[in-house]
Amino acid sequence: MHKSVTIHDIAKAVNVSSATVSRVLSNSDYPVSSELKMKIQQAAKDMAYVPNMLGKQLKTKQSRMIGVIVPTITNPFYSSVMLGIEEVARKNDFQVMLCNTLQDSKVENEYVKTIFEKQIKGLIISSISPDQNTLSDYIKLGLKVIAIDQQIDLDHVRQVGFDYRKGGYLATRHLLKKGHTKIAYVTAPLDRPSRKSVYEGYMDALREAGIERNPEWVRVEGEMNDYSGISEYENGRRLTCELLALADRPTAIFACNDMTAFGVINELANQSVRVPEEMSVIGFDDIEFSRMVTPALTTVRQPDYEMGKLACSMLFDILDGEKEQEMGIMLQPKLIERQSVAAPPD
Amino acid sequence: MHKSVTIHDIAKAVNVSSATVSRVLSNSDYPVSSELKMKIQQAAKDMAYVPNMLGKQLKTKQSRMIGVIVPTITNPFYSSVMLGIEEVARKNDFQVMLCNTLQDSKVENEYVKTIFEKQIKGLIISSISPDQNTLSDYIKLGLKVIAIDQQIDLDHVRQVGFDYRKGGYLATRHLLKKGHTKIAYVTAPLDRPSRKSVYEGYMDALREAGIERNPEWVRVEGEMNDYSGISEYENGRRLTCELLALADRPTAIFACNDMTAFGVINELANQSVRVPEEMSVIGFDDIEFSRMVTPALTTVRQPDYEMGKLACSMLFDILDGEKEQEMGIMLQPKLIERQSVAAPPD
DNA sequence: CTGTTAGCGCATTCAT
DNA sequence: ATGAATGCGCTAACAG
Repeated sequence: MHKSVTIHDIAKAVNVSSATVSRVLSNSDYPVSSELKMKIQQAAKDMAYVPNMLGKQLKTKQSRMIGVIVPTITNPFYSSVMLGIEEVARKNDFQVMLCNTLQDSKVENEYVKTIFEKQIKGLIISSISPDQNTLSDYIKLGLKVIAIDQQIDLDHVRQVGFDYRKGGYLATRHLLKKGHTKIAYVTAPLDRPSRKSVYEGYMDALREAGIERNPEWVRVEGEMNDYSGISEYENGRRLTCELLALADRPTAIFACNDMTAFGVINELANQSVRVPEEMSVIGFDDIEFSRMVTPALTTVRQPDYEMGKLACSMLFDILDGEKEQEMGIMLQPKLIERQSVAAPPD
Repeated sequence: MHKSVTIHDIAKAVNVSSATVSRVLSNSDYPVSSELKMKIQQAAKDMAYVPNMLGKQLKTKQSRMIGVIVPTITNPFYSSVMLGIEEVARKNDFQVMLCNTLQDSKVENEYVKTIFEKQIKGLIISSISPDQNTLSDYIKLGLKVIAIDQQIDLDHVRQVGFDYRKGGYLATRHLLKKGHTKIAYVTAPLDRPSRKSVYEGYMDALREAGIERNPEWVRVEGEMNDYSGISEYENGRRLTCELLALADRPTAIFACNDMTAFGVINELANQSVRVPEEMSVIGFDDIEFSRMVTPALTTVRQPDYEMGKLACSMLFDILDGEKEQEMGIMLQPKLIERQSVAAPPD
């Protein structure tokens, strides 16, 4: 075990009090003669002094750290959000503790607890837990939380959300404008508010166009035990298979997210259905890969990176005791037109 | 500000000493009468006691946290590694601080410093810094580090690496076996050891087959200011463009990583060159998306998730003072055959 | 300007 | 089995 050098060691070496050393080494604006200041800084360097932040933080009650809880960092949407969060955190000299819940609400609650015990006062979370009691308890004790992506109905929780419903509407609208009337919707289970909203947006657009929904064209996966990219993809394939088996096929497929859309496209290729000539496909999210696939995916952009930056900025605002301004921000969807959508075949 | 309740508050409430409270609430194996134990636990619950880990950690000198430094979490390779790391960390009741360097060695060094000051004693790092002095300094002071992906030539640094050279060999070998002799190599700048190794593997296979390298078929990007997925992709497109402009075209293209391969495939599609009928493409990494693109990408698997788990396990071994066993582990490449490679056209 | 003192919350040694 | 006392490393009154 290395015994680390403390401000007292330095104080002894330079023959001053540890208070003076602290003032110098913590860049306090407290006045210290420049002579002593130099001597102390030199000694610190010579003795390879490393400040112990635990001591400082215990004293000042600031952990200079925020927590981020997401389902899986492996999901490109969350990794972009994370990048945004970390960037503004770093600019504020804060670090980030990353927690993956893997869709397990027990893990989620464990992490909330650990975070608060570590004296972390700020949390950004995309929660999948149906029960928010744990979170609520810690909020009462002073935890500040920003909910991203998935809404949390709790007092004092600010939201950085996304207008999923409008996004669903926009995507469907786009297909409609291209001349499609037979539009399928392919989705993972509607077990999260966000997913329901996208579906509602789809319905909104259909209704507005006076088109009756064909229940056969709405394919909802029954259950998914994990939401890894690969199972979203498989899901898209399977449901597309069902769609293609129908007597009356749609001419366009709207997938609930990009990863599912990749599965759709792959199954279409398997069955030699050309995209977009014979079948149009539109996704949702605009993850980085959407423009890398062939044909490049037309999709609805969800500003992931910006969402992370915004969420983190909001968090610092409330940590700094900024007056409670807007309780939530709703980011707007944007249609990204690429190559996977065309007019329907005659 | 919330004033938090401490073991002293509880001690007062139950009329015992804070030492006893500490023994109970920290699950010490120190004997305490079950009567007192119950009373104390009840009081802790009633008073909504939250242990302050800073106090505990300052005392015990254990931060129960590890640091992870990667270029960008947005790169699917690193996010998978991260998931693996976090999983074994969590099983050991450790948390993870995530740091993105964005290819900036200043940021990297800053983070190493911050990590050690926070009394974090374990670090897993994929370093892009040419200068390892900072790291070396902290290692002398007791920091334990595992290098992943990118090698670090420093004493006491254990490596969890990947046999890039063999991977490059395997990929080229596969193309050769399919009958290709005109094999191009498309790569980002060879500024990292890992990239150089893949290239060497390519050369190994060519040499073994008695094929002379055609310099025109080795396309190296001059410089990239960022290594985001999108610029890797663009890079692949641009270099493919150059390749297709050649009088003597290759029949197969080996890309230095999957994201670059996506760019290759896209440019081929743009120019109506069919994959794999007219041109075979092979990637490197086997990120999750490789099987989602159309045609699914044949590639060399780099076991990212396992690498994360392994690195973290090794880290805990040395943190636990396990005797210094193997200094490094070299994970083996594996060829993943999918749809983007076929025999060359006649 | 500099030093003395106290205490952040906790675990732990040493008494009892 | 319990309590008193000490100190982890640091900052921040307060005093001089």
